[in-house]
Amino acid sequence: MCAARSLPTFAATKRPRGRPRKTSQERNEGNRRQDIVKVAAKLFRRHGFNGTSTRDIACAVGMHSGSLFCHFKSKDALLYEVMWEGLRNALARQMIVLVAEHDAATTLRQLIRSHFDALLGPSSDFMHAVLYESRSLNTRQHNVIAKLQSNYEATWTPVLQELSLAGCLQVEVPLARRLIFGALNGSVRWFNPKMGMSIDALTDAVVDLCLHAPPANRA
Amino acid sequence: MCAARSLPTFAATKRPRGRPRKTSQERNEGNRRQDIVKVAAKLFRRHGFNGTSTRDIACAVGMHSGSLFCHFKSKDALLYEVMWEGLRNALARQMIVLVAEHDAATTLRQLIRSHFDALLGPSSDFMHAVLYESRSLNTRQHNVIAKLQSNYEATWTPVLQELSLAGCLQVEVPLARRLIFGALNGSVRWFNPKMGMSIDALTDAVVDLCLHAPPANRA
DNA sequence: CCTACCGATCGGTAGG
DNA sequence: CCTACCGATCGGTAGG
Repeated sequence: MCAARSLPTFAATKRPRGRPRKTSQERNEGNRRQDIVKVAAKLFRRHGFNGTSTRDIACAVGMHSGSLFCHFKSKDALLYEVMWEGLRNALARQMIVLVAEHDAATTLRQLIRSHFDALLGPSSDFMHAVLYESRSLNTRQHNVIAKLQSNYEATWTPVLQELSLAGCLQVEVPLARRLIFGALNGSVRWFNPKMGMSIDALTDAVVDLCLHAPPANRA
Repeated sequence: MCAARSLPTFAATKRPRGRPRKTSQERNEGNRRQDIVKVAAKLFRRHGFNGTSTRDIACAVGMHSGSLFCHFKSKDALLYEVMWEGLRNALARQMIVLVAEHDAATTLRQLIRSHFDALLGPSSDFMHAVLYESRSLNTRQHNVIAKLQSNYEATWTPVLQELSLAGCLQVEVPLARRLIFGALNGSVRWFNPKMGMSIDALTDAVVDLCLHAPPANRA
């Protein structure tokens, strides 16, 4: 899959001052690890974890095949790191929403928006792994990831509960939560920024689709 | 993954009359092919297409590794057949709903119910492949499957359109359709018959979540 | 981080 | 449908 390396390997020298010219081939920094994780996430998304070889990943960051294992002790340790990065990002965004302490309807809207940001923004490839590759983790890794994800989703429950009591949600909360997450998560499979649809418009759509006007607001 | 074959291979003899004793090891019928497709669907679901070897499949139906290729010319031809079987089933169910010609709300309800039946019933493993393994098809196979799936989903549009005009759907139809399919398709990942939830209750939930009462019905 | 290599397993085939 | 096998590729390692 990876046929040619575009650049020969230079010994790492002190970089010249002005004009960093940050190409993906440079290797003088400790963020090399992050490069690998990011590239791996992209390849895992395109070809699946089992459809991506460690050689593919190494090649895409300009290394030779065995060198990956200087940074990660195994292929699934790399997957674990990809998923952890995705969840860390999503959890961080969620936390920002929660500390604001708005009313339930506003909070839900912002949780949805925040989730779309995680799914469709720069961390999209990482979230794709979170959604579709947990099968390839070993038991210990899987437990950690599952717990994080479970906590992430559990946060929505009291918010939905409040809306349910207000009469804005017509379905029992645990089921509504699953259905809503299904609708949201499905967007990684069809959303394309080039569609010209904003994440704000998407968020509005979900709110309009799922949330009913409270009885008091009727005629 | 497959360590032992439980039974030796018997030459195919005429089966005795009474008591068919239809074990999966018997090989006197032309439905052997269907056995393979069904077993492959199950394994593809559990381990993914790339995580399942042709040896795993052969072993699970009691064959030796090379013998699979007497029935399928390649591994992805087998995947194609799995997916085709899933879509054929779903399209057949959908057709039954459409010929009944009910009002839009009833039709949508039955389309949802029919889709859940395809996703969560006996063809569940096949539909899982349809949803998650199309990446592993070659271009020609992919085109056929994508077209079938596209037709299947397009059928929902006029029904949703009618409900939108009646004021029961608060989101533009193409987007609503994607979100609803997301909510529905997500169920393959969490639904378990042992939860004690019926497909009817699930269907009701989706309708209650997404469909609003028409303005005429309000107080 | 590279070179050179390991044993295991992969999809698939020839010949019966 | 089995036996026996092919070349290719896999994740990972030793030694520098």
